Amino acid sequence: MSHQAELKPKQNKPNYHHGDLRSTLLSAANVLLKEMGIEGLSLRKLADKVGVSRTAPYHHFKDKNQLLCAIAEQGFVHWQQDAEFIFNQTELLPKEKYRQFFHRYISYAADNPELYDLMFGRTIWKQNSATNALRNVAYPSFYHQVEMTRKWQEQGLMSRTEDTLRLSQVTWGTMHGIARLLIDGIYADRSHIDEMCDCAINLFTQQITQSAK
Amino acid sequence: MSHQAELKPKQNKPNYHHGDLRSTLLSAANVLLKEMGIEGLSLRKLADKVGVSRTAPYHHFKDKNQLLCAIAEQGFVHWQQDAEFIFNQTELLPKEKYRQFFHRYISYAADNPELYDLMFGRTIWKQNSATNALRNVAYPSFYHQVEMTRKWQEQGLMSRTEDTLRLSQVTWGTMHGIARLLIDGIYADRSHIDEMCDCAINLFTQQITQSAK
DNA sequence: AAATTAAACTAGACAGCGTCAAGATAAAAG
DNA sequence: CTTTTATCTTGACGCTGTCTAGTTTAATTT
Repeated sequence: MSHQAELKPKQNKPNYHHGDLRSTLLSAANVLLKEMGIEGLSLRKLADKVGVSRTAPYHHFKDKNQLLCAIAEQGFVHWQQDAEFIFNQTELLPKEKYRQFFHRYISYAADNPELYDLMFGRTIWKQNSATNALRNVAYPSFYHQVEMTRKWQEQGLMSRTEDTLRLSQVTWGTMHGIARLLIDGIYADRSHIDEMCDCAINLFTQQITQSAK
Repeated sequence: MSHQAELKPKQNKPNYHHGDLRSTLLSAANVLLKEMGIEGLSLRKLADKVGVSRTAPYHHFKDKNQLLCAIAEQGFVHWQQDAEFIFNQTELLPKEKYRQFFHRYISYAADNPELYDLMFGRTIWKQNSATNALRNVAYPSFYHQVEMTRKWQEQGLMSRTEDTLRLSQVTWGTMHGIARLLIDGIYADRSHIDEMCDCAINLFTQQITQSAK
């Protein structure tokens, strides 16, 4: 056995110990999720695609739920980056900023329907199965929406008479509802999404009497 | 064999031919759906609960999808009845009518989360697997919402400047979004649902200058 | 440097799922 | 009474998540 050591040198992909399996699984899972959806994404197909045994993923994710949470986690990070980019544009008027935010939210969902389903769907949240790591990125994302709503009220963009939390829940609910009707195949026609968004924005915003910075 | 015919008379539940299996399956499926959700509802458990073999249901529903469509169908009929009862109340002001409609919609979803998920979720609509019977009750329900929106605009309850179809999509989207956030476990606290609904209603309706009939 | 521990990976097995094929039973139609 | 048709059953297949036990390699300790 010992003299054959040179016959099994390091290949590009070392045979037994993968060395980078966790991240390899994660990126492959993202592809599989996009192609097959949450139900279609199976650990066995995933292992097969990566080239390891069926149970190998279990050494990096306790079960399917933990894998899904890890994927959702990445989704929140990416979305957070998108949102911050919009909010950090200094030259835009408040209303135009809100407009971009609203449209970007719907686009993110439409472009990544299965990922959005994972981030904001019942699979994770209904069973209360979110990992701490996921909660740590998701909850701040929820609160951020409330803070932004408060700011929009102060800027006179939105009604000051409505309770901030309720207003935030309703405006988010609207975006979420439109997104879901889209990705769940009920609003099959995508050619009027932009008009729908602008209609909602009109209803939620008011004329700014004296515009803030 | 022939002389033993009297030993196997009609029991309360005739042994081989059930006689009323389809409707028995449907009502048992409704219970199972409520208890276990769409994924948890399996044809095998259903057959077991009713007391027939695993494949017996396949003689009444081509596959699981057809069973789900039949359940959703009943859900639409019931919801339609609820909605019509509200609209037929003659003594109510338009705004109060709309208020009741909005609250009732959310209540229906909250009271029947799994059924709502079936009626308006991706399981059926995303895969375009709705039966004709289901479409025949679902589509009129969708269009009814548009017609009501047009009426509310004419009554001055809602903005006349917005396109009716877009306005209808946005207001329905909002109800749907709030409902989904609720039943999917993201809005865990149900004590403020009514306030959220009233907030949305405030945003969508305007003061009626001269109230219609 | 050798021995031990720990981490990573594999093979086998189990129960549950939807569903197809073939056969049994009973009611309805001729 | 015979034949057809609707209904129900048993058996099987491939898929799923996941548990247990064992193998291989790397890391750590001695």
